[in-house]
Amino acid sequence: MAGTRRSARTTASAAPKYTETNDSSSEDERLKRNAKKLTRKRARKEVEDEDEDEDEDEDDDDVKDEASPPPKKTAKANARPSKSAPKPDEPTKAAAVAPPVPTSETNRDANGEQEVYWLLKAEPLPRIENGVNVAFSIDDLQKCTEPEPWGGVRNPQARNNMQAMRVGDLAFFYHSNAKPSGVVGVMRIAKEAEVDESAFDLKDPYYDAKSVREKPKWYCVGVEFVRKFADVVDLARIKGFAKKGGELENMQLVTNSRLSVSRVRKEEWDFILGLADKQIGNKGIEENKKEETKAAAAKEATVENE
DNA sequence: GCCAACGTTGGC
DNA sequence: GCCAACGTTGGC
Repeated sequence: MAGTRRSARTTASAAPKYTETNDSSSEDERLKRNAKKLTRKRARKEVEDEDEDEDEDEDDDDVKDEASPPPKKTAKANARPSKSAPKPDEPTKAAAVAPPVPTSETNRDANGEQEVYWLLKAEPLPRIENGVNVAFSIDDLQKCTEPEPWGGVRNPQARNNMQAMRVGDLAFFYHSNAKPSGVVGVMRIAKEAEVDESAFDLKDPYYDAKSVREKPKWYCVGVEFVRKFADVVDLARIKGFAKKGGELENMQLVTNSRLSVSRVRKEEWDFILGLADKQIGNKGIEENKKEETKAAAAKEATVENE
């Protein structure tokens, strides 16, 4: 299926979508905004993203044609996310996806880091954007029979991250605006960045009026389902480990929470997988802890009996 | 529905 | 090139 919208919204700051001059801003609105403004003004916590360097800046020098080798039809910006959607228009074109390339061969990291992981956000709950439901969950992804284009991303940093992805890279699937929001599973990059056709589609929720075919601005990778966690590793838990000194302190999900496509360091990746796997078959860490406590007590009792 | 956060725009 | 205004994301 194609054209499913990702939480492109996270990125929409760059999307001019409705650039229609709303001069409608009334005086009150204005005042209100100004008030808000003052608040905002307070220190911008500078997010020192070491990642930034790697993301080739906006200059789309490379963006040119490089990333658009096969003028793919994947991004048929028309199909809707509809989880219940009948089926891809295309006949089950061998779900076979290019086999993962060993990360050892994807030496694109300047700093020599080879294991690169990602996190991509999408909204599982129905939300109408420009008349279209943009919901897309990990369950939807699981139903896909071919690489799903992660279209709709309209933020340069997020796009750069996608362009840095290589086939075989693993990524967390994150549910945003959900109950609860959090990491819900794992997917794999099955197709490297190609032009995001949805940017040219007038009917698309993430149509970008400024995007010109001759010089595409937006790209998307193709992803495939790997696994779904037994329980969501929810944001609250993640944040619990994101305090000073915490294991997830510097996770981009936390430091730049609005970014829809972010990097995940190996330590962070492993840590979150750890959280997820501890939850399997349980209702969460709390339950897990109870079990552990119980087990410990039982063991102790056994020992005493000896 | 509120509002903190933050990227972009545009005036200067 | 700075910075205030603005619009949007997304948690809560």
